[in-house]
Amino acid sequence: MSKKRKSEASGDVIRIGNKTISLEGYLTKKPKKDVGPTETTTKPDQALEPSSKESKSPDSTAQEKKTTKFVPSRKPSGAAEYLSTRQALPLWSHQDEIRRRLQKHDVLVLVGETGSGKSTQVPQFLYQEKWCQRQKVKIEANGRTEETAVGGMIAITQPRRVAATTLAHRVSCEAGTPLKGDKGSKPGNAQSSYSRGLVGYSVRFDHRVPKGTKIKYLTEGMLLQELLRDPHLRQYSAVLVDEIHERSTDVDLLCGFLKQIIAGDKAGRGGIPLKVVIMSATANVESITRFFSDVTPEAMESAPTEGAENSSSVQFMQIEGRQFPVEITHTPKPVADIQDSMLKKIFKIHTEEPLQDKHGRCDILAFLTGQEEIESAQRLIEEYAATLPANVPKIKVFPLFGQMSIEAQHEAFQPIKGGFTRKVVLSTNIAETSVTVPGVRYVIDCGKSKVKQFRPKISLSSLLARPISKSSAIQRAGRAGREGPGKCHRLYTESSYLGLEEADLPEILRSDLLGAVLTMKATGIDNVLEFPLMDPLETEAVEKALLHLHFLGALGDDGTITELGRKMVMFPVTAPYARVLLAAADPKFDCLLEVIDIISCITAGEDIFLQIESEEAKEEAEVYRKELYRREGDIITYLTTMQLYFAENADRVQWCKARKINIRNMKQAVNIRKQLRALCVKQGMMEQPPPDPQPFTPISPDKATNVLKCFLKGFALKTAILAPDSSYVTSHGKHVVAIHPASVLHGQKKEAIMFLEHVYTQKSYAKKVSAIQATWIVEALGF
DNA sequence: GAGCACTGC
Repeated sequence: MSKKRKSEASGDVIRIGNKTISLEGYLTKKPKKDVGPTETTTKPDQALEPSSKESKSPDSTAQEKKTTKFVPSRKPSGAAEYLSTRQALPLWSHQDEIRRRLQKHDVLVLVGETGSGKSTQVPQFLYQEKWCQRQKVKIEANGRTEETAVGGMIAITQPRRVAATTLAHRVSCEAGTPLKGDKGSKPGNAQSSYSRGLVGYSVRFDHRVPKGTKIKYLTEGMLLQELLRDPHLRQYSAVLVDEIHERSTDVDLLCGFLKQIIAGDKAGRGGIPLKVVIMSATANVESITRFFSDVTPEAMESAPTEGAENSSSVQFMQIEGRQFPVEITHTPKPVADIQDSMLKKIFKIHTEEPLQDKHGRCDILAFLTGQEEIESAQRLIEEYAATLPANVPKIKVFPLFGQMSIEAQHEAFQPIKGGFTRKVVLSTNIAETSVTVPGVRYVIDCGKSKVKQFRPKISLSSLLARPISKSSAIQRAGRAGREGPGKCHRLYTESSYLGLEEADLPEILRSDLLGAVLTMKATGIDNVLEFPLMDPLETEAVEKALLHLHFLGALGDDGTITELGRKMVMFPVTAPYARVLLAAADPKFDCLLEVIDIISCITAGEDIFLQIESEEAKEEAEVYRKELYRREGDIITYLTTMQLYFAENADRVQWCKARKINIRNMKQAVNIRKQLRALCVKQGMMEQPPPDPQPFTPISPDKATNVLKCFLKGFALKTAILAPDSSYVTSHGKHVVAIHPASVLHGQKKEAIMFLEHVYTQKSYAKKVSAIQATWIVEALGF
């Protein structure tokens, strides 16, 4: 049986098992917050009008291009042909003001509604500014004076890779130096350094930074990685944080680091300030403005009242978007059956509203909570559509959710074939931010979405449908007004709407802080709770992350990062997986190649095995899948899948299709595998691996045991023992878990299990499950 | 017997 590893907090000390960690110095002080006045030129609190020109979206001229591949013009003098389009953007007339404000001030908060052009235009307005020139400076470092260059580039961050790359392609054309060639075909290649250009981008597996790049689009995570190497961001004169309203964990961390640079003494930048432009599509930016206004006490003292003239005061501007009015209706009474109400609304629109008008198609976009609701609604709509008389337009239903294949998703974006048919897209939240469905003029909003929330107390995530925020409701409605005047039907009352939270809970307050805390520790932040964040962290969540990192060996008893922890941050995987990689390199286990295959596969996205709808398709795929499934569990099944995939020489796409394997995720896994292999070679953890394809040889039972024991080094707390009543009881916390139906071990009884994920949906589920022996848990816990 | 959405030296 496992040792008792109950954690308890007593005063400034926390104990796990036989270990004691002092919390002194990093859990005792309260985070600073809300200091001093905020000087803004306009009050940001006048919310968007509830009815018409609201909404957001990844904006600007590149908007429509984000879902389809943008093909840049090959004409070198292409800039002129874009000029009239650029001049028509609402932002164009504000360019002098934007420049003027940033000449005097370091921080600008810019609210630009959908279609204002902020993502594409702001960097182009700024890159020729005097303060944006690269400068030679003298910097004191380690007692010596060094000469370095500071500034010269503008970074502009995006939450998603597609947005960063498509925007870069678009802006490179507008700037007259188009990025050429296929993107992403050769990750990390050096072709870019031979070409010249003003615009580049950097996302994982795909970097294009031509010589002379002044404007660089990157994902938030990418800039965060650059920050770890260069804490002063010396390459950059400015950082433009786009889509901040989405409040990803990465953007919250990024803003903390940016604030430290702004508020610091700038010695690391040779005294040259870093300009920061925060761009949001929603107007409730008060807390963000306050966050950046609240600089160091010294700066506050030096400019107590006339803040508007001080470079540290935060400027605010709001730009109108290009959005058609959207008429919003609510239900008079709360609806008992959302699905029934939604179907009736769809049929009512379909029979009463035009199929087409002078602005174009009039399709319907309905927001539902998940795949199950979408598929059942699809069935019912199709049944109804079959009964429509010939003089009424037909209905074609398109589901849209993240786990669908790219091609299937793409169908929802295509104009419909056959003129007498209306498109009805049934979507999850994916259509709220990540993709744009063209042709939509009617939106139906169920008022809910599924949200993942981490409960630190029991290390359990829940994934349940919750009411959306006002901000989300406004975004959804705005989807109806992209191409012409639209209508949004909310399946809830106006008073329910008014009772909604203003904004969603930021991700950083909903998730496991393991990665965030390790990042902070790696940059030398001792007191995690003192790190500046727009929303302060929950002490309990921080404690849990610290304990977990300590358990993994990433933090020492004094709370500082260990040698092992420094190695762990270098891997682009979460801390437990990094721990597993390091264990696998240990000669005692010697299974690094196998573990890399598995981790690549798991971290490539949701499951690589697609859900299969029909019974016959399922039977067909199962014939092929049978050779992949292993009795050891999901981990060894993933390994076998990767090995057989790489042994496949003929047609890998066909190979995936036959097994209903998500090709997109598989390609991502291939990239991650390559990246992890290169990192491990670089770190001296292994020799250069043999080239692909290698013939398939099934893993030996001994090696499989070693692989599982390595995973236990990262996941010993995620184990459960079979109880006499045939339920599984977690060894840490004594909760009952059920093996998820997607696991190859579903319905089986094993002495003990290890699971990589623990999620509460219908009930408490263990996912990515492997069969282990109870004695291995003790073995893994004995350091 | 079940699957919100993203991202990374």
